[in-house]
Amino acid sequence: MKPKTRIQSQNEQLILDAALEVFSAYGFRGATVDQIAHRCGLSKPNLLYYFRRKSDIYMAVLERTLADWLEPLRALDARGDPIEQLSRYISAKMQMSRQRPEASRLFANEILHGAPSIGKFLNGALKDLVDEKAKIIAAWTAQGKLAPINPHHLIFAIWATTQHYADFDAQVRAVTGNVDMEAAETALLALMMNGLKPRAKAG
Amino acid sequence: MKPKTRIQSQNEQLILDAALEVFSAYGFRGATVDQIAHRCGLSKPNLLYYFRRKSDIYMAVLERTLADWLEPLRALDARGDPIEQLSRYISAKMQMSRQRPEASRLFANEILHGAPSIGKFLNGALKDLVDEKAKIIAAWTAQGKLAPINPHHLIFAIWATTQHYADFDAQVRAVTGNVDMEAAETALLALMMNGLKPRAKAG
DNA sequence: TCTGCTCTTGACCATTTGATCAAGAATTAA
DNA sequence: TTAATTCTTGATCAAATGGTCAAGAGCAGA
Repeated sequence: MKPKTRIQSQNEQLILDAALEVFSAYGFRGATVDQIAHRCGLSKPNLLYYFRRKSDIYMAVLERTLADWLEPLRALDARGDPIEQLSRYISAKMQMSRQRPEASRLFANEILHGAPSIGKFLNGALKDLVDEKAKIIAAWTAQGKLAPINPHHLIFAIWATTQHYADFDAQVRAVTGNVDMEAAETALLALMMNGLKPRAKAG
Repeated sequence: MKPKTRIQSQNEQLILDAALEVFSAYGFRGATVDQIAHRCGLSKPNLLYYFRRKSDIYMAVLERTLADWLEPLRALDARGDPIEQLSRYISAKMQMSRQRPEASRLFANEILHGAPSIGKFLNGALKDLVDEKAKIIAAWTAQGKLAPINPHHLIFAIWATTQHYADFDAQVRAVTGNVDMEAAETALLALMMNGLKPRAKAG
């Protein structure tokens, strides 16, 4: 495999940045190659010189974003304090929603339509990671450090609530006016952490 | 306005049912008129005899579903017990996710792409309803019946967690195998209700 | 049964859009 | 400078798709 030329890597970056914007805004079918080309200042044939098919661009964008996506969960540490670890995780996910809402919407759209392109990833790397972290959470609960809760569903709840602010931004904005992400994070942390602290048991 | 004939109302029902399936699965751009027509056993021109434009079908499906969508929140009753009322609401939303996942996905897709067709509804009827119910929740908190939490963000958290099971079904399924919605509801209720019960304060 | 209205469809059209290609411009290495 | 390689694009194609239309089939009320 030949090494990439300067122009190659530069243009591929341009294309993937533009593609993330366009695909996350309109979905795979809704996005057009022309839109992406226009957004990054290349002609359509030129864009197709770097990625031969529309779906190649899409896959490349997805792949470039997947690693970042797993990172926060990966950081969940069995040796840390449960409440602090989970707080960190929620904060990290909220930061993602703030700083990379398009990435969140890209995945949301893909999964919403049945994950035709990343089904393998969900069944593989993602499932493995989630199972691993679920065990940690279960252990914490067993040690009485967390209120009893199904770990998988706790993880889903964290995904759902944090990504909501990116994925459903239009709705959040319509209902609350300008969104105060600080307040959102505070409310979420309070709800979850209050909900996860073990309560004193009778006996 | 002429009353609808038997055939008219019958076919409109067929069309809207099929359209919900197709639009929720592929989004507005991704869905084709042919697909919808084929799904309900009508020819494309015949379908367009009842709804002149693709967007007319889309709007009709959205509108037919909006009322149902608001119903559970509308039922939140200021006179009831806060914990019980919120539990009911969460259960009702979970039931929606179970029984009408396509409806959830239809809205999810619409909002994900910036709510181009229901922006008015979000800013109007939805915002009004949410503001009204937020006041009720705030009052409950003021009375010490609920842990303090920003009511709007609590409502978002409930939407996010419950609709997650419909909207991101592909992911949930990939990560957990066959989804146990009972377990999901139990976990959610435990987390939220534990999180919302007021804790004893110092002083 | 007859008449007017509703319903249905095959054929067709115009546009959009993913993709190709040949030819020329720019870049790189020698 | 030169030759090979990489990059760029106008023109073009084929398929998909939203939408139209005229003509005929079916239906309901008189």
